[in-house]
Amino acid sequence: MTKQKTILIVDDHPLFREGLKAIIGRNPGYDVIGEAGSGREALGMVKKEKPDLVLLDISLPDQSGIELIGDIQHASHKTQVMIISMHSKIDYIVKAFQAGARGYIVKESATEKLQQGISTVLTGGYFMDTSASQQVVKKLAGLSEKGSQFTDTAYNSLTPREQEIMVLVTEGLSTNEIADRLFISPKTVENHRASIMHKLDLHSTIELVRYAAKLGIIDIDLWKT
Amino acid sequence: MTKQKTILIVDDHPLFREGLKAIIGRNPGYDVIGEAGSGREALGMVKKEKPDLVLLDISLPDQSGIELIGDIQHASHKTQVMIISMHSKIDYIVKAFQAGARGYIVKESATEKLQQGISTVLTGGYFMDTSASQQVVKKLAGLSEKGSQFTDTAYNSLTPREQEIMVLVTEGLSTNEIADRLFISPKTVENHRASIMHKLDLHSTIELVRYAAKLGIIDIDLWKT
DNA sequence: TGACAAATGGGGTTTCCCCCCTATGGACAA
DNA sequence: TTGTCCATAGGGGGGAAACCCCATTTGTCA
Repeated sequence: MTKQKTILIVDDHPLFREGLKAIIGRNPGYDVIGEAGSGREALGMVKKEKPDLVLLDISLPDQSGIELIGDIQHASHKTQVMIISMHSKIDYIVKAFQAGARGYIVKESATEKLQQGISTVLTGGYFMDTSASQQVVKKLAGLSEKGSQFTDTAYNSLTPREQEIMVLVTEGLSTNEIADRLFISPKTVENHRASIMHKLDLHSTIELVRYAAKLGIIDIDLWKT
Repeated sequence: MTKQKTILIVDDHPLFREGLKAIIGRNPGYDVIGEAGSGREALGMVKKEKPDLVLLDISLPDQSGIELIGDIQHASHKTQVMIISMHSKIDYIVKAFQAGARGYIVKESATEKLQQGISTVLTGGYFMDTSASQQVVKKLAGLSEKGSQFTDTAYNSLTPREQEIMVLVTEGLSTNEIADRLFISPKTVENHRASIMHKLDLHSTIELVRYAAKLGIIDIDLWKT
């Protein structure tokens, strides 16, 4: 027989904890081994019980649930954390996942979503409920909305060849390297470069790189490796 | 009576288009007003028909569906785009949303998911199916793993003054501008600069900017405004 | 055909970046 | 007191980048 998965509930509202416990209790595979109403209390229980999963509210009386995530994982490496929050604000969501949470669910969610989320996280996956994913997608989409306004102005006045060379420049290639790669004279590259600078009203390589990053022409996240 | 929503299907596999059409046809609120098998064909139909929604495959024979998104929205502002892809790779997903897509769904998804996605996008929302959101969350979770390793690097071997100057350099200031701002000789700035380069084993301004971005010394998101 | 844009190539000049080197005064520690 | 680190400042050289000018070819479009 497979061992039951142990779950710890952390929320400062006793009634809400009861509700969660009732829902989770319907599934025989899960065992709620404890409850906590504060961060300190929660951390103590994690150290003692080392549960498989912690259902964690963001707003606790003594500290933020976000900060608690790191402490929990430090105290018990195998423990996964799913945030249960009233807020579906993008900042909370992103911070929660960055802090190490594996799931994010808002309190208004349907009970099936909760079951689904718990199951997903306990089997090693990531989970986000509908409301949260809406926010995240909006965020992803919005990242370039600001940039695309610019894209429609100066950058589009560049010729295809100029755009091509601009990408190579911002990737860190020197004039000679670009010339070699494109089988053209370094002088030609220089001329394109000058034309780019003039059209975009830029005056140094750094400004060019920043401009490119701003427009998303180069993917900065690729640098973070 | 509410007007039917018009939908254009773009995919290079006729059989798959038929399947989509059949599924969509079950909903009387939707009207598939055309199909296209290539990017150019699709763009022409968008210009003529100005559909409410385009279901767009990423891999087309003549160009990438990602690129096509911008062209479509340029040709018809009211048209929304939902990507239907074989790939659930994070890069595609992020790029699709950044390019202006409002939905992302993988071809393996259940038909209800497709219906749900179409409805969500047509009513002004964003949609991501389960497989896609898994990838996105993983991405979000991973972002800070790399960001948090800023402490014990070569950067800390820089003196306070060098760090100060490095920030100004990566902000796009020239040697002379930095000298003016700090009331020191340009030559001194140049020396600090050289010392920075040497300690970090970098050899050009572009590398310096990338290094700074990687460590989070400069906040790239601020550029995107 | 004639006008124009784009891509190609070049000459020349100036500024800035990158890399050596030395040197002085101050702070701080062994 | 004697190092050592740091910030300051400079000399000089090599090279790339930035900013001028120019011409030629190849398209496209009116």
